[in-house]
Amino acid sequence: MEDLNKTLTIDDIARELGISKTTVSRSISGKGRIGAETRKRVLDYIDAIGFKPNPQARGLAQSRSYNIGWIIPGDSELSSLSFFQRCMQGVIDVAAKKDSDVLIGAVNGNNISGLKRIVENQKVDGVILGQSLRKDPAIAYLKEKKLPFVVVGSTEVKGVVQVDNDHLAACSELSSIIRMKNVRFVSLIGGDRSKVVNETRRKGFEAGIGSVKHNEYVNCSNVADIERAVEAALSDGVDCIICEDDYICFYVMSKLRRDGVDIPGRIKVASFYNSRMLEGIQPAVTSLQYDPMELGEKACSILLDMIEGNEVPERTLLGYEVILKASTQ
Amino acid sequence: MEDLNKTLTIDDIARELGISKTTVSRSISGKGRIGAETRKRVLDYIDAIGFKPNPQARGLAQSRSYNIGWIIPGDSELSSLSFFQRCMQGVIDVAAKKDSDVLIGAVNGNNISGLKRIVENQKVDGVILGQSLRKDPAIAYLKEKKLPFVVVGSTEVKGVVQVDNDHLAACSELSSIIRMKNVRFVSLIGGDRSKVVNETRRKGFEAGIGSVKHNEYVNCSNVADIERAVEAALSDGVDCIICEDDYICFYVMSKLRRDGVDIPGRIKVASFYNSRMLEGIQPAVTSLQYDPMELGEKACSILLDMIEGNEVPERTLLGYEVILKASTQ
DNA sequence: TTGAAAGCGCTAACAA
DNA sequence: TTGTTAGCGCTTTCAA
Repeated sequence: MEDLNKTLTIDDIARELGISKTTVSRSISGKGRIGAETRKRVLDYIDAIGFKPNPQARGLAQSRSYNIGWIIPGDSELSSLSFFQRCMQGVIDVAAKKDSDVLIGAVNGNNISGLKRIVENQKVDGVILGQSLRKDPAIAYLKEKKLPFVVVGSTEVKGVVQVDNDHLAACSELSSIIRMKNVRFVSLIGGDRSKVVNETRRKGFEAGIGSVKHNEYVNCSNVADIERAVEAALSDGVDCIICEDDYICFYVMSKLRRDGVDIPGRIKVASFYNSRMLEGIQPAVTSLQYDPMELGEKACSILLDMIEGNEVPERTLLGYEVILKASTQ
Repeated sequence: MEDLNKTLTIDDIARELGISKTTVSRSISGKGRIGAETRKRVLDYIDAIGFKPNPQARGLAQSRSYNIGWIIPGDSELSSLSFFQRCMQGVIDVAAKKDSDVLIGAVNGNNISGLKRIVENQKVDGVILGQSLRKDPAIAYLKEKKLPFVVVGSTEVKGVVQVDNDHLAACSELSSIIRMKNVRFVSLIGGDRSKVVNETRRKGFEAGIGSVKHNEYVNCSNVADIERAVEAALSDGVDCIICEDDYICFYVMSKLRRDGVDIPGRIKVASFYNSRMLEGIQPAVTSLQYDPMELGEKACSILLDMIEGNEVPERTLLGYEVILKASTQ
């Protein structure tokens, strides 16, 4: 009679099947030469009894943790949360498929102790940065540590593996579509300049809007800033407002509606980013649409490739969709 | 000359210091008898060279992972995200303090494969459920697995360790404060009944509102539902609306404002939950305020206690604040 | 108070 | 194709 409380090991499996534990190990990992028949026998048995190899032991032997770190700002705004949530889901899904799990680390501005912790304690084989700042201490730290990592979003730092949507092309395309609509004067209302993506969007705007008269209200970091920008734009006499993201657009729309401004009659509105935050808003807003989950999946699969020692592209750009709605009709 | 690329081990430390690795191990863990002086010497040295013990090796020897699982719904609504975010921050902070890290698992309704993965692969020593449903398969699963776990929120299942705010007392208190304001007819607008907390809030409402005429519009799951409920309440002739959460309140407020309903003149409004979603809304909304981060901290510290084998209280209730603002003046 | 030695459960040369 | 054996880096009896 076996002790049923004892956790099983590959030794037990080996004994039970009358083979060596190496063979069991090889059957599970699929590495090394092994007879197809033997392997099937082992796998079937393992499956039947629900055996799962101990990850600590495997990790110790291979010096790998089979964990990756997912690093996000602990103080991120409401508006970024659903992006991170979807993106993380993509990361988790791909990681699981490749037998890894996701350890979470929170950074707060320049305080990257949450990242350092999991890296220095050797809890992860690599790291995904959910966000990148203009001068990102996390990137500097990871480069120095020589740990595999990929950043979601773009960075100006050379030699950093990154996955992003093609914001420049997207914003430029949307802006030029707006331009075609015979607008006279356009305001861009934008957020925090320390985020790389915001600058990219601004550049896309400039590229796409071309010779049309325009101005920019950036660095809006709260509702009051946004509403002030809207008022300024109104008194400038613009006939179109383009918002750098969904959060801004949300407040621009409610401000305009509250002031009884006709959209799109008096003012057209478009957003460089779309999320569930904008759903249900009337009139529906023209916007750029991305797939954050795909971003997470791609980032994770690239990271796992790096961990395996494979070559990966330094920059991967994913697509976008332009969604034309009533707000720019 | 040492090989500088080699990762250090306690053996190296021991050799360097002319002691045994057992002593080094004991110095680090603080377990077992050890001379204070020796210990200080070891600790100082370790600190100086920045040595961190290998967690896999320690885990293997102790059969612990020093990871805990943080489980959240992958499909959670926008409105819950900031709660989870803050709560998770509390979990991470406390875990780090006790030398553990946080592995993330996503569940989707009844699909708890994300939870099963990390549990069955022995990647965590315990689990925190960020949310509990009325009939929660995650709870059933964890009970059966006999893994330590705590749920944030309340559950009717017996013998489950839980940490929650005292919603019943809070909602009852706020409702009775409203009652004192001589309202004639109050509507409760509520959300998903499958969430335990919503039912608790409703009960608190009933307890506090007492003999004042009232009715309830529950199960609102989107903006349209909420707006319909507001219209119904208006045509019922209520002079007060109490919202079950911030998300609902947000849309109630915008609907009322859009319809030109005077708040609090014609209708008073209060919310059973407050978050950054409500900030900036005019007039400011009377609400209940909780501290999600404290919830996470408490949940984590209780879980770690359980993992250590200590006794813990089955139910822990944390406080709340009633914030009176202009919307009920 | 300290040390020697035997694991923890797996992987990976190297042999067979 | 399979098995033997020596680790991976730490903890924990047991002895000194």
